Amino acid sequence: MPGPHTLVETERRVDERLGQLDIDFTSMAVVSNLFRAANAVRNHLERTVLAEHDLSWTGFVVLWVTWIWEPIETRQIAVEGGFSKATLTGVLSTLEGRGWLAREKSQSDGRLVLVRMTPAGRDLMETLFPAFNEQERHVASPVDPAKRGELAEMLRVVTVNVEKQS
Amino acid sequence: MPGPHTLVETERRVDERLGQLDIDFTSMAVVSNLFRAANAVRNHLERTVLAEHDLSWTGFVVLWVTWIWEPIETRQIAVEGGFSKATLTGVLSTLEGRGWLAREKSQSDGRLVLVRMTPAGRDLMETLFPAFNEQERHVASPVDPAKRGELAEMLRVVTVNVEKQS
DNA sequence: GGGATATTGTTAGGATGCGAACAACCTACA
DNA sequence: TGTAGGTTGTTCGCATCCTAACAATATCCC
Repeated sequence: MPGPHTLVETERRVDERLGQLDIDFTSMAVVSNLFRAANAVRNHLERTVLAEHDLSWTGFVVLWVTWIWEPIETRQIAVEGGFSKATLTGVLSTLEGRGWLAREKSQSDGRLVLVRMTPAGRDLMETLFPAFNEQERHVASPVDPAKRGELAEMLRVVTVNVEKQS
Repeated sequence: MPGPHTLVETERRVDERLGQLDIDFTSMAVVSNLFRAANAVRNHLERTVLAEHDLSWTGFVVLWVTWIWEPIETRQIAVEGGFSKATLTGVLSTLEGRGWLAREKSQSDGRLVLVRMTPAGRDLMETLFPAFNEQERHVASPVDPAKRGELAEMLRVVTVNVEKQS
């Protein structure tokens, strides 16, 4: 872990405690830095663009997915956004209450609920998403432009691999 | 966002909605994949190694930091682990209740609390951490071994850059 | 047709994490 | 010395997100 201590010092201390066992410090750094980055980026985005509109990270994702793919079934929003359907129910109600999107029962399957943006929701996204993307640009900015695609791809294969067996 | 749809199709739809504005899709993919990866990895680690010991991710981090740096001040644990001191108070009480570590008032500064591992805590970490690291290895495994250090470094600079101005 | 099984969105309950307020303690400075 | 202001850990209230249970609906298969 980075933090106030150096990686070298951390490795030395792990070795002191585990002696013979061989530890993969590079993988350890990947996992640890992955979490630090995700938390830091989430906090940053929530405090910059999202807080102005009183939106949580999840709320924004729901808006974004709906904006791009409307009309969309709620179960698809959950998959696309990566959260549970129970979480989605609450967030959807909040966003619907604010007049940014609307639920609608499916004609062909009575169990399904379709979601559409309202005009107010589209207005919001037309200013919010460019501002959000500007912050995404800022987040990725310290990485060599030629390596950013590679970074995204490495994160993708990590996700796919980990989700494979569960 | 990857999900069921292709990146190309997503880009086309964003363009449909924003026309002239130029969006940085690579940065968008970096941020989006960062969150998907962090969530997937966290779930994986919690379900494999951590669930057996009824440990949350945060609980494990606290144990790990303490194990490596004991005796350590609680404020340092919070910084090192990347969570708030309020969160730490509760987690520390849980771990102390299970007999894995112990609080101790600082002699030199009455406000500070020092934390040490108990022998039972050390026993736990001597088996838990190698198992955890094996899963970290699995997480990083789909990335070219020669590129893993680069991945960790990119995540680190992203974190540092984003935390800089807050 | 019609009952067993599966799927969907919602609800209820619990776990987790944060910011704000607070009491105890330390430090600086007049 | 003593008082104002900063720091630390804890408590409290709140938001978020998950799993499990449930009712409504659809599908399968005899």
